[in-house]
This record gives sequence, C-alpha cells and structure tokens, in this order.
Amino acid sequence: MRKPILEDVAAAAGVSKMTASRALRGAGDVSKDTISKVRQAAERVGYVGNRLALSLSSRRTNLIGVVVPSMSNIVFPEVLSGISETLEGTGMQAVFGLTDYDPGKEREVIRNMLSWRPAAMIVTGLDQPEETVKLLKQAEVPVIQIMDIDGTPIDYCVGLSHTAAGEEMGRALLQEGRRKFGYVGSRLDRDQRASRRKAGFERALAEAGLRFISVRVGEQVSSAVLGKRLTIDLLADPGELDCIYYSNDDMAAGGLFACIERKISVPETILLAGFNGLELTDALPAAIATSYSPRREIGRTAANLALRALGDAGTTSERIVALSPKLSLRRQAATES
Amino acid sequence: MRKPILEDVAAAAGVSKMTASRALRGAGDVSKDTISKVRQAAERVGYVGNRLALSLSSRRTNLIGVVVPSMSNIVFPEVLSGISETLEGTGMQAVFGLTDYDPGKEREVIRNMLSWRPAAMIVTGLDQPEETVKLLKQAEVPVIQIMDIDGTPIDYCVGLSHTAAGEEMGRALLQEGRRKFGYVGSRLDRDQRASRRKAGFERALAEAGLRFISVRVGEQVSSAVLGKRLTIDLLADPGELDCIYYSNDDMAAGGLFACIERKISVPETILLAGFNGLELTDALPAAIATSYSPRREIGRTAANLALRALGDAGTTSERIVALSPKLSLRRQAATES
DNA sequence: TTGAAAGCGCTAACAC
DNA sequence: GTGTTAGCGCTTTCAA
Repeated sequence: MRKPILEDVAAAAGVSKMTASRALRGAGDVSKDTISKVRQAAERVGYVGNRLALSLSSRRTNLIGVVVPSMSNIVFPEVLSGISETLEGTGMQAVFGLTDYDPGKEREVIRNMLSWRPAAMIVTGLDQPEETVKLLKQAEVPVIQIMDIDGTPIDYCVGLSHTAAGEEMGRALLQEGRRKFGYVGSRLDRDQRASRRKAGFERALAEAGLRFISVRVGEQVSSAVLGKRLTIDLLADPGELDCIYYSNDDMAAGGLFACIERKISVPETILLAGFNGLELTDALPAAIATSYSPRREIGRTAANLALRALGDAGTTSERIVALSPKLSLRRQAATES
Repeated sequence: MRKPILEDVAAAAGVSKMTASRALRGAGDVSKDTISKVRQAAERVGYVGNRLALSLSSRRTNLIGVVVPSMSNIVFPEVLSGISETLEGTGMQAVFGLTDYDPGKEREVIRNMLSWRPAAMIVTGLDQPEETVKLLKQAEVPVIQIMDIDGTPIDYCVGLSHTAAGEEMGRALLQEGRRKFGYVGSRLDRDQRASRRKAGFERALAEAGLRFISVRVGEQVSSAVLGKRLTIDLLADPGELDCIYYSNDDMAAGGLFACIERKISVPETILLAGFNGLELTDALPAAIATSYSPRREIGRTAANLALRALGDAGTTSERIVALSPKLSLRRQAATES
C-alpha cells in the first residue's frame, strides 16, 4: 500500500482535501469537531505530510542554510548548537554544509543549498569571492555572515573583529611585561580569521618596537598534537622567549603540554596565549591567556537575525552585530561558587 | 524581475522546457550543440534549479537525514565529517538534526526530517522507543543506526559493542595489576552507551571478585572541567585508588589535570582510563588509557551503507558492521616517524 | 533528437 | 466553516 497522502486522510475523515489541510495546520477557521476528526484520521493512516509539496505550493520553505568551514574542533559545532537551539520551536530547520575552507567547495555547497530555496542563509566569514556573493544576492534571501565583522556584510553579520582581538591580546601581554614573543599557528592561508589575529597582534608589537622572534606555521589542521610539536620545535630556537601567541586554544593547550613535559613553568617563565576561550582552558593544570569568543551566542544571534529578517518587516535589526571577545590572562576565579 | 525558472532558460535558448531540462541534467539524448546552447542560456539568466519541484516531480530526493544527540564534544562532529566527506561528489546531501539525548525531541526531529522525504536515514543508537521505530519503518527508507551494535537494527547498523569495550578495558586494567577502581561519569541515564561501557567494565571487575570502590556521576554534560572536579572529589574518599575509569576521554583528561595539580603521578600511582581515543590524548603530558572509537569511519561506513542501499539492489551489505575499538594503555609510540 | 501533456502533493484564492 | 479550481516548477510518459 502506497504512502498515505492528504487525500487519504481527507477521505478517511469524510471531508475535503482542503479542510483536512487546514485542520492539520491549524489554519483558517475549522470547527473543533472537524479538527479532531481529521487529526484522528491522520494518526490512523499514519500520515506524514510532504514538505516538498507544501513548500513548492506555498513558495516558502522552513529551511535555513548554514555553511561552515570545518568540524575539526569544537568551535563550529558550538555555533551550530546555538543556531539549532534558537530555531527549536520556531518551525524552522537548519541545514548544514561543510566547505573545508575551500572557496570552490563553498560555492558548490551554497549553490546546492540555494536549490532548496531556503528562507535564509547563514555563512561563515565576510570574505566570499565575488562570484559567491553574486549567487547569494541573486537568491534574494536574507544572508547572515558569522564569526567576523571586519568588512562589509551582504545583509547582516555577527561576530567579532579578529584584528582587534589580536591587537588587544598583544597590548595586554606587553602590559604584563612580556617582551620576547613567539608565534605558533597553522594553515594561515586558509584561515583568514586566525591570520588577522596574528596581524593585529603584530601591530601591537610594532607599536612597542617589537616583533615575533620565532614563528612556526604548520600545514595540518590545528590541534593540541600539532601545537605541542611546533612548540617543542620553536623552543629549540636560540633566544629565550617569554611569551608564545597561538592561533587558537587547541594549539595553545598543546603548547602547555609541551611545557609541562619540559618542566617549564607556565605562565611564570613563558606565558602562553590562545584564542577562543574553550571550556578546556578552565581545566588545564596551568593558566593560559585567551580571548573568549562567544560562539554559541554568535549562533543564537545569527538565528535570531534570520528569524527577524523573515518576520514582519517592521522590526529592523542592526546590520552588524559586534560581540566583543572577553580577554582572560589568568585563570578565572571560580566565580559562582 | 522574478527568479528565472526552467521555462525562461528554454525560451532564452530557443528550445522547449523539456529539452532544456534534459540538457542541464545530461539526461537522455540531446545534441552537443543544444546542450551548450542551453548551458549558456542558463548561465546568462542566472538559473538555479528548484529542487523542491525536481524532487516532488521525480519522487526522490538527494537528502540523507542524520540524527545525532549532541555536538558538545568532538565525537559527533567527527561522525558528521565522515558522512559529509563520503557523500561529497555523489550528489547526495546530508541534513543534520540534534536531539539533545531527548527521546521526545528525537521523535520530532525524525518526523520533521521524514516530511522532506529523505532517501535514507542515519540515526544514533539502537534504542529508539517503539513509536519512533514505527515511524522509521513506515517511511520505507533505508535506516542506518550508528555508534552501537548491541541490539537488533531496523535495517543496518555500524558501530561497536560498548558493553564489550568496557569489559575489555576492565580486563586489560586488571591484567596491568590494578585492583582499586573508581568510576567517574555523567548523565548515565541519558547516555546509554556510556552506561553500557560501565556495566561491561563492572562485569570484568566482578569476575575478579572486585567492584568500584568509589563512584561519581555528574549531572552536567561531560567535559574536562567536570571530570576534573569529580576526580578531586573522588580522591577525597577514603581508600587509595590505583585506577579510575571515566565515561570518556574528556572526563579522563580533566582527571589527569587534577592529578597533575595534586602531583599524583600518572599512570604510576593512579592509572586513568577513558573512551574514544581523542586526538587530544596523544598530546597530554601523561598517558591515559583509552579505547579508540572509529568515529570518522563510522560516519563513512554509514554513508556508504546508505548509498549502497539506494543503489542497485544487487549489492547486498552486511546488516551489522562491527568495528572494534582499539585499546591503548600506554602512549602510542610515534609510529610513523 | 525533440516536444506536448499530465501530474507529483500540496496550498492560495476564491466561491458558497 | 467548508469546498472548488488553479497552479507551484519540475519530470515522466508518450508521441512525433
């Protein structure tokens, strides 16, 4: 027996297709009696609506396309959680796509998503190639760009200035009296945000007449393992560093593990600084400096911007939502306990 | 001007709708000349196909629904990466949904996905409530259940036996001469797999006439922070433990950090054991035991099972794909270098 | 190799 | 409050 369609429900309930449709959606004026009759009939025949038909017919979907570069650390999964959480109960549904930091893949993923006629798009970064931007603009759906605000958004963006974050961290570490800086990162050609943090940091150093004494940039995906290896390598360079800036917390954690094994005291001898403010940093056996990036909140805000853009045109939102990273140089006191 | 549809492309190319459709899809016999004419016309007008119409009309979608409980550690993101990676280039597209370990949410997420008429479903675990199983069966699409193989799959499953993994770890640790065991976990009521690992471990202990001397089970999501806190708490119990089994590596890493701060030597004084074999464990400053769970491979295999189930009925697959976790008690030698 | 007609399963718009 | 008609944008089927 073929899968039941609306007409089967209508027949089973003894009403017309249209009445059944209205009853199931709770739209229009349908008598309480009819509604329960239809609902029961639907239950009985095991009806599951067909969104393809619904969306084609009504010319709108409940889909929000979300495009992120990677799932290899916890950052984007947390953004997705924030989006998913905010969308819950709204009837909207997120659809995710991965680009692996590849602009070509990104364009294909976006093109594919657009063919599903999503109600809105959330994409990572402000640096899409022109062709991709054109694609997004032609789609005529609200576009929310996330993570970054250094640039001009297509419609909306929410995130933080990575240049400023790097600069702020640089200033703070100089303030702490550090003078001999090293840098450890990876894949800066692909990860524009990490590379802007580095540039911002270097600007702060330049103002003090300083620059990175030693630098290591890996080719692999960033991870604690890579951070550890590059740190060990870096520490072999001549010149005693008193501070290392990492592209992110995963790398910095690896650096800390290297220092622990070598019995270098952190942060006394060398101060380590990362980026993201991962929960992991609170558990580490020594403090590393970090800027907390509000990943979940970025996800929530992005979803809210999308919802608002789809709702009544009355409520206008700021086009650029700047969230500031919270700098933390020392271990957080256990604030709440 | 409204968004171009197939008819606009056809008009621009001077052919019929049908010919344009075939030319763009590369289906049927269309002359080379016509094909390039149509492709150019599509490019010119900025045509993006409408998958809603395509799927409704052809009665099949390129969607594979994927339902996972959480994104709060790296495990499921890696599964999703594996799926995404395998689907790339096949024309199939994964759609993700989160359940937050809530059976009610799971049912709603699945029902929602089914309304998009996916070609296959990938869901986490073998322990869906009967009602949800009924929903999946009625959908008449291949269902692949992942992570677990302790049970009977609806259609296919790929994963490992968590009971066996726990038992194997227990035996190995006994073999190592450990005798005084503690356990640290969280949310065992929701995470059935963690709770089965614990049960398996306890079975191994029971065979040796032993049991956990101290146990801590938290209410929050598992994390290094929680693992650290519960470990500190556990260590305050009377009786000197020589081994702690954790619900997973995140928790175990937290335990290690607690030991480092307290200057307890690991693994000499206390051996710590987790589960998952996260990359992080390779970077940690002391070895923790773990079972490597092939997360990415589970994702890949699940996607392949789905693809095969959708392909020519000729190729039948095993219904149950058992992957074995690789036990590691000591730090891996850097095998490849 | 190309085209015309019918219809996928639903809802919008209008009648009653 | 309920039903009827006419599509949504594409593919399938059949004919030329």
